[in-house]
Amino acid sequence: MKPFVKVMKALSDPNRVRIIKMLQHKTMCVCELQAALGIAQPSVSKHLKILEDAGLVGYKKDGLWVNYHLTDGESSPYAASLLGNLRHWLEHDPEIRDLVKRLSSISREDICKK
Amino acid sequence: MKPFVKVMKALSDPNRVRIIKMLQHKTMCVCELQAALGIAQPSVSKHLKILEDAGLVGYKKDGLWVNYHLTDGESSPYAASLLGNLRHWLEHDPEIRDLVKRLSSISREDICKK
DNA sequence: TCTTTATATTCTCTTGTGAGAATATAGCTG
DNA sequence: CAGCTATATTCTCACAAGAGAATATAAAGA
Repeated sequence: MKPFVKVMKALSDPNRVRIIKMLQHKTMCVCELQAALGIAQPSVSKHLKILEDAGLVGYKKDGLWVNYHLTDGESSPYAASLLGNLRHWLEHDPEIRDLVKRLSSISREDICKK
Repeated sequence: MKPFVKVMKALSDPNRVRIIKMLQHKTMCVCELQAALGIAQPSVSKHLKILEDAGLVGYKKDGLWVNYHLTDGESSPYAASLLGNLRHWLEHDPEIRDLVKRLSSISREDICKK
């Protein structure tokens, strides 16, 4: 019960769903996600922690950057199933379309190292 | 985005998940659900409203009773998919097993008409 | 029409959750 | 090690959400 509810809760927030949809296209660091979402950096980090606890995303450190990626869902059948469904779900949502379209113009080089 | 988040939110609460798992076995009225869950009647009604808004359950009036049932999910592809998955998900959860086992001993005749 | 009963709604309280500012930490570079 | 930078953590605040008591509503029967 607990793990299932955890996955549902993780996917109950629009910003976290946006993160999932963006990570379907490329691995992203926190500052890139922050730029794409237009919210404060601590908020991004907290959302990522919730997604990680639910078994939906993982990360790899690369120097100062922390690159987040979708998991294969092996830690949770619920996560696996939902990640699979979300591959096609919301693909035609106009807001998600715009968000993804803007992704290509977001590069960490432009955002960070101020 | 909104409809998807609504379904996720609806399934983010243990009592609502319990309701779904019980309705898989039989149509139930509010007082039966209340007895099974051991929570106050207004709480049950509110949970049912949230599940209904998400397209997960429907109801039919029968005199004083209101019988709730799972929908076929036609109002939402997200609801349809989750309801399908929940047919087998949590089947082996000990708490759900106990809950379902107790179901047969709950009949509205014993509970209501006090 | 007056009661009774099952359910819905309202109200209040307590807890949970998302937000950002401030701060701490980790890892690079000089 | 000193300073810088990307990220994590802490703190506080505003608002959402779950709980039950009290009340309203709807449908049946006397």
